[in-house]
Amino acid sequence: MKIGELATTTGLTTKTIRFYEAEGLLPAPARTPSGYRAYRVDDVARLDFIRKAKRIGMTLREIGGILRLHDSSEPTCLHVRSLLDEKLAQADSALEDLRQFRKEVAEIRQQAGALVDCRPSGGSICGLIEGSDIAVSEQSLTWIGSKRINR
Amino acid sequence: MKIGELATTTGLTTKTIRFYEAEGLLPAPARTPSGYRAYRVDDVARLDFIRKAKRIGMTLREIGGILRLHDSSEPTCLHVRSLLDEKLAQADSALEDLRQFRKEVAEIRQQAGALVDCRPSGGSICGLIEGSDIAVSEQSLTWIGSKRINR
DNA sequence: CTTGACATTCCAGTCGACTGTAAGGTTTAT
DNA sequence: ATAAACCTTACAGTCGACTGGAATGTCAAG
Repeated sequence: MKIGELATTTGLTTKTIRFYEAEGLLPAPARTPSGYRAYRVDDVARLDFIRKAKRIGMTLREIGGILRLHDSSEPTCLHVRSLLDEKLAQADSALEDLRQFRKEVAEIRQQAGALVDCRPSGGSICGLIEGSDIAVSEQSLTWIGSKRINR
Repeated sequence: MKIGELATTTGLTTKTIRFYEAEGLLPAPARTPSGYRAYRVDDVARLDFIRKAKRIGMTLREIGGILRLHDSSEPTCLHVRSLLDEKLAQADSALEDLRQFRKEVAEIRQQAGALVDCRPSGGSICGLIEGSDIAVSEQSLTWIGSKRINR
């Protein structure tokens, strides 16, 4: 099986497959005499695994960790379970952050009311924003478009 | 006021301030004879505004939009309000995604039960993951550590 | 024999908001 | 006089998961 066929059967692109190989997620396959990658059937399963794992929030680094365990014939289950627990904890804390964020933005939005010009309300640029005092975790801003808050 | 002083009063770094200038968020200040940036008092307010706006989830691009309106003496309130509404909508959809994600991961975690080796349960690498069939939006994965799902 | 669909490598670019580093010039204090 | 603390520019690097493109090679069909 050449890379294009593997790509269509797994729903990935050839680019992505080569990238996974370079990242050590997929073992370097045998080559045809002309240098084309020649994949075996297991490779489909491996890529499907990677896809599924990504869908439940695993990073490529984490997936690599699981695969390395698997490749050395060690049971992965314990490790996978602790990763799942981590994901759950992350989801919980992000939900908390996000709820808080939503609440605080809603408050500011409410204050906005029907104001046409917010400069009168005290700020030099926008009183609404300048008067706000919310401290939201970096988490909840990451996905909402902004990347970092830092200082 | 030189850049270092502005940095300490606003809680930013000199790097960040120069970066904001380069991005067009902060007007290029006057210079001392030796070439140092010489800031005025308004610049503190402007940077405070930027900080506050970032805290409510505005991107630098959006903040730039507000500032450009302000700089041409147009009222920003309508614009700010629609941005706030956008943030609320984004927060709502992300909350929805995240709840769904949490639910589905929790389900898989439950199936994991006390399994020591998940290969027996059918998969070639990890039956738990390979047996999973969850399709979660890209949103909820972005912050949880992973960056993209795509295909 | 040529066209077109595949394959190869390698390197750069994407997004967002910075941060790090190098290599210098200036100001203030001792 | 010299050191410390500040300032300058310019450019590269960060994170994560790819994607785009150039330049070139290979294979099957008509």
